[in-house]
Amino acid sequence: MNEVSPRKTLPRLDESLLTHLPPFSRLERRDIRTILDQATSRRHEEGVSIFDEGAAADRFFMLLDGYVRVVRITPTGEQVTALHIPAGQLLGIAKAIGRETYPATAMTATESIVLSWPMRLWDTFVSDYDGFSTETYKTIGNRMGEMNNRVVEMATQQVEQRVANAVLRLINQTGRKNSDGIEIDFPITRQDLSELTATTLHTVSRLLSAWEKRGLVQSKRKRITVTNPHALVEISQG
Amino acid sequence: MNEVSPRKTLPRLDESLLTHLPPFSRLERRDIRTILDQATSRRHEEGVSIFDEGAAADRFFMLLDGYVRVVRITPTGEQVTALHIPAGQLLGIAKAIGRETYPATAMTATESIVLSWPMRLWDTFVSDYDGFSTETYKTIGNRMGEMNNRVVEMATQQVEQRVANAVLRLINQTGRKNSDGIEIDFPITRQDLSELTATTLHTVSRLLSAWEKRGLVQSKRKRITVTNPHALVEISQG
DNA sequence: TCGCTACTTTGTGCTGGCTCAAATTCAGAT
DNA sequence: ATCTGAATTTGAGCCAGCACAAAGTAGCGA
Repeated sequence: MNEVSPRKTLPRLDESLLTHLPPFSRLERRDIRTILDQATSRRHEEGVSIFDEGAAADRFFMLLDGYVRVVRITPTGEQVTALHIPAGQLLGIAKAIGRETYPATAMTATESIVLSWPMRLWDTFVSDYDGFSTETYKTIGNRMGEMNNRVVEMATQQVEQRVANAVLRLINQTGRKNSDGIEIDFPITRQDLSELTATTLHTVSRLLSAWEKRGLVQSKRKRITVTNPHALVEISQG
Repeated sequence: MNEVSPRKTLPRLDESLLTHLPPFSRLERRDIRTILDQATSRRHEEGVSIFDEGAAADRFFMLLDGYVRVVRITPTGEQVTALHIPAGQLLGIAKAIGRETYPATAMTATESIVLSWPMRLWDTFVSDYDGFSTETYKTIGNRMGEMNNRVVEMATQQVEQRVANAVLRLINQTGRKNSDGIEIDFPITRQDLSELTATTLHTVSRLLSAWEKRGLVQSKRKRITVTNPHALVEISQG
């Protein structure tokens, strides 16, 4: 699919990679050039970790292509997925929230292309580049809001509503139109969905089967297409 | 208890109110004076809201004394408590995360004294006062971490563990030593605890009764004292 | 002192979603 | 074509914690 090799700085990344992304959109071509020249580009295949919870936060990242799942792992080995991050967003921005270590693990949900910079450049980015800091904090605000919503959901909703909400959120954030409806744009298993909604893969499987019978979704292995979003919204609200 | 009247700017707030608080600790006396002169001081009695979810974020706050509960209310009227904030912390800092409205409601858990400033001063504080922004973002980082932990807890732990965790967190953040052990420093009902742990007041009541029989806690109405924190830690880990 | 209200305790029955178990299907590798 | 491991489906039984119900108790105001 792609011959870019891991751990290699690509020769002359093109400015257009960053110009349309919010944290950089207010910058001059010249600044973007400087930023790119300081960046390391790397391709990660599906299902590997970009950084690990608790590790020293020595780099920060921009996801150029692909999807990343932010997960936490409990002492007993269970995984809980906190967020999904689509291409175009920063991640691993521990410094922005005053941390020296990464608060969670970032795993690729698909093959992904990631730029990264040493964390010592963080303060430079914040002070030198107009709009960088503002946009970064908006991102953080959105992620806080999302986590907040999940707490409320888990505290008040039934499993079926939570799973419906999770699927809706995923098609909002990463949905891709196809002939039958809107598809979640990366491979996602029943297990993944259960880690996102605090339930078991068995229950998720039963729910998806039931929804498929009622014509709300279609699903193949690792793929989910929502054919009737409206009905799913109704389920998500009880 | 206190004759300070609501809605009134106190004459000459003393600098010592702020000097030891992290966001202001690196500042000169002169800066603190300026900051205080711009502040409005207000006393709120127990159980009232300081600001409401969704309202325009026109002021930000410093809790000088008391405790505040940050709650969200679902469409069906259930409350979910997201955080408890002890004296000495900023709150309502929507601007810091790029929001124009407050993301949740802040209710006083005790009588409280709060300073506030118009949000238009936010950018001034960030740019003019050394350490203000850093400390603010640490606070945000801590709150994110706490919310994250709650998501993981709710996803993986049994009710008894969650309630134990919540009680432990409360005594860590707001605990006060007394003759029998460590007491949660503000009035908290079974209902409040259930909103914090996504369960019912009935279940919380049963758990506390059981723990009291085993000598781990003592509780009167609205008051909880932990007499054996270690045993509670063991419960919280399953 | 009395009464009202808010808070707390305790009992009983029920059920949503979990655990345990096993069969089936699919995709990629050889 | 066949094999293998991962993903999915489906069944059956069970139980933690909820809903419902009712009684008890502490604090506060008049």
